[in-house]
Amino acid sequence: MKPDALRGHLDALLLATLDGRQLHGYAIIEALQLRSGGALDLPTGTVYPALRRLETAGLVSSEWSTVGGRQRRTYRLTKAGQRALAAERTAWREFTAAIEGVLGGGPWPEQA
Amino acid sequence: MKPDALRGHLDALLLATLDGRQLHGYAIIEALQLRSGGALDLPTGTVYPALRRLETAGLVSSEWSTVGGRQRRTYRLTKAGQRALAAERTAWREFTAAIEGVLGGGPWPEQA
DNA sequence: CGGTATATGTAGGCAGACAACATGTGAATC
DNA sequence: GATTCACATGTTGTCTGCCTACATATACCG
Repeated sequence: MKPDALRGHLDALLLATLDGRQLHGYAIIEALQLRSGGALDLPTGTVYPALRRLETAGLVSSEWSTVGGRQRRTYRLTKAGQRALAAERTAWREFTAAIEGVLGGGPWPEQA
Repeated sequence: MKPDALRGHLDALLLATLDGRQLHGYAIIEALQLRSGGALDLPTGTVYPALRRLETAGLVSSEWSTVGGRQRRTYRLTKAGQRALAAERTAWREFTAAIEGVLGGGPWPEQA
C-alpha cells in the first residue's frame, strides 16, 4: 500500500480501535495489524504522536499503569471521541462512495 | 469532506476519468463533480499540476487543440497509464478492505 | 463595457504521516 | 553474565503533495 494513502484516515482507525475497550499504544498497533489482515503496519512514529494529538483534542483520555514492570499509557475514548468516531464512519462512507462513483465500472459508456 | 482525504488517491481518480476517452483538464474537473454526485470539487491548482505529473510519469499524453477560439490541452491514457489504472483499482480495493476491517462492525466483541 | 463561463497555469504554504533515532525493562538464549 | 529479542514509549526532522491564492486570456451575453 502506498504510504500516503492513510492521510486523513488515521484518526478514524485509532478511534475505531479504541471503540468499546481501552488499549495502550503498542497494543493498538498490533490490533490494527490483526484487524487489517496484516495490511496496516503503522510505525510508532505515526501512532504515538497521533494519540497525543487525539488526547489534546479531547477525543481520548489516557492513564499510566505498570504491568510486569513495564510502563503503559492506556487510552480510552471520551464522549467526544465516540461522537467523533461516528462522524468519521459517516465521512468514510461518503468518501468511498465518491471515489467508487468515479473508479467503479470501467470505461465510460457515454463516450460519444 | 475533509480536504486531505484524497491524499494518495488523486492519480487513481484522474486515470479513471480518462479511461476510454480523452478529456481536457477543465472537463475532467466537471466529470469528477458529476460522477461523485458533487462530493468532489477539485480546484484547478490540484488538477493541472497533477496532470503534468502524470504526463511526466508517462501515464498520460496530451496534445493542444483549439475549440471555439479557446486553447485546450487534451489528455488521454497511455498503455502504461492503463496498466497503472488497473493497479490503482487493485490498490483501492486492498486499501478499503484494510480500513473497513478496522472500522466496520462497531465495538469489539472480544473485549474481556 | 462589464460580468460570467470557459480554460490553463504558477507560487507558496502547510498538515501530517513517516524514517530514523533514543531509551528502558523483562525474558529467553547461549 | 552477556547477548538478543519482544515489549513499550517517545522525539526530531523530513518530504510528499494537496490546497489557497493569484495570474492570464478568450468567448458570450447583456
